[in-house]
Amino acid sequence: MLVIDKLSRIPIYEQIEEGIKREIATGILKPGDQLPSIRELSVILSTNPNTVQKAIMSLDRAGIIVSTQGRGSFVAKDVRERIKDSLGVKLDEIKAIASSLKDAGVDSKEIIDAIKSVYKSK
Amino acid sequence: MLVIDKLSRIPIYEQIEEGIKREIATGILKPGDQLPSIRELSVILSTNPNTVQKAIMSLDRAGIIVSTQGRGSFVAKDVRERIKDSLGVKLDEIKAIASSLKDAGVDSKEIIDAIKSVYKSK
Amino acid sequence: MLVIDKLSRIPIYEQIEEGIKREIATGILKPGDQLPSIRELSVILSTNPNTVQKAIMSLDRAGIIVSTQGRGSFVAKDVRERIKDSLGVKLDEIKAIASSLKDAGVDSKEIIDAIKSVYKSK
Amino acid sequence: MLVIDKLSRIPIYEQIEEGIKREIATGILKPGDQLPSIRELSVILSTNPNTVQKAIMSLDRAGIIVSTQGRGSFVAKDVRERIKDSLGVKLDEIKAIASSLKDAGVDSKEIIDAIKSVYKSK
DNA sequence: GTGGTCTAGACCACT
DNA sequence: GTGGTCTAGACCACG
Repeated sequence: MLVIDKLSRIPIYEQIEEGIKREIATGILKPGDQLPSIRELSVILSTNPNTVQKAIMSLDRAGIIVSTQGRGSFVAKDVRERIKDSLGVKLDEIKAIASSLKDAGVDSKEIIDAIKSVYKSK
Repeated sequence: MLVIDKLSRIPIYEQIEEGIKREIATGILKPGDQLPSIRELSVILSTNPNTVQKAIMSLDRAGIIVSTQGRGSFVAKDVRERIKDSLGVKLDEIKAIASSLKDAGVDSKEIIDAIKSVYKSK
Repeated sequence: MLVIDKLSRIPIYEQIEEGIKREIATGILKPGDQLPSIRELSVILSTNPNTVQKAIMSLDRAGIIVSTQGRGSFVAKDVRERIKDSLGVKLDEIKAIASSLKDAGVDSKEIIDAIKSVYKSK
Repeated sequence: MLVIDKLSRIPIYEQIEEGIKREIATGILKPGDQLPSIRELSVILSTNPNTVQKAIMSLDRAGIIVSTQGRGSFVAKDVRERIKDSLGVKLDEIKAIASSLKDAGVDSKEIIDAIKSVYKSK
């Protein structure tokens, strides 16, 4: 399910992070599950191992996974909490964009409709 | 009103673009108004003239201002249309973030409340 | 009939030169006719006198008009020849553009049709 | 094949843009092909890397190539469409010149012959 | 190694 | 004085 868009302007390592978080959020990966090795992932995603490692390191630092030399990477036990933590940032991003749209004279209804459309779809 | 954060990860030239768009959106700058010269702006913002010019060039290509050698830069006449055009992109950004929040199990109400809070504040 | 487009990327002084050449070509100005003074022209076109003077100087150097201190500017007698001279340049420009269109795989018919459309209109 | 004339009044970065477009149009570069790096190009053309980057950036914005940090620049997939788009402008240029030649009393045949000569050569 | 951003300073064309 | 182009050289993010 983990798909990378190499043409996107979003860094590949961020796409990998997001992809793994998404798999955890949707329950495909559960706390305690082992992730594929960096080498395996790099083959699956056909990217540079360095890039995968950067994503793994970042998730480890965020406490979402636990990665240890020689043993591999596992989804953390208290991962739900951790993922919630990273949501505050995203809400702030939305607020910032909404703020500039507000200045530009866009009605709040338009934005809310856009969000509702996302939630309705499927 | 135009403030630049040199430490932000958003490129300075983009901040300048956003700032000018904002001044147009809020009516501080009106169609036909002349902008300060690139050199003046570079002094005001204490950045390099090249950086300012990059922003000016970009706004010119977007049709938001008209910049001509030896004459200066002016806010375009049909600027409202142009700025509206650039909003579609931002709505898409919000949708993308909302989509990942949805996957993470966040209720749409939380996002909508965040937006309402932005619009309420003053 | 002489109209200046201040928003065009073509230099104003070139637009003035072209405009005067056009008035001569279409017979509005005939050999020996006196042109309005630089000051008058600058008022009519609402441009800087320096800009008008640059155009006048250029036409004088090309032999299309004769401009003398204190007496004003007059359309040259052998002006037809001179204007013909300046056409070679334009044909070369068309050739250059046509050449790149050719490389891009555009059929010659398309270009020829475009030219015919110009000549048909009125 | 990519030659730059530093003495031309056409900006170097535009010459580079045109050169790359031409290589795509003539099939030397095909969709998906990787371009030489900015640094390589700057050496080949003996210009400053910034100048090359300006051209690359412009082609990227036009959707003709896709340029990404750390990955390099690639010819876009739907590049034929994009290049066709940029041809409309050139036809307009030809029309504008033809219009002034028409006013100057030049017969349409002369222009058409010039174009035919371009298409015949080679 | 790749592209992206920024600074500094120069020269040119145009008004 | 205005914007436009170019060079030189630096630093950063990404792979």
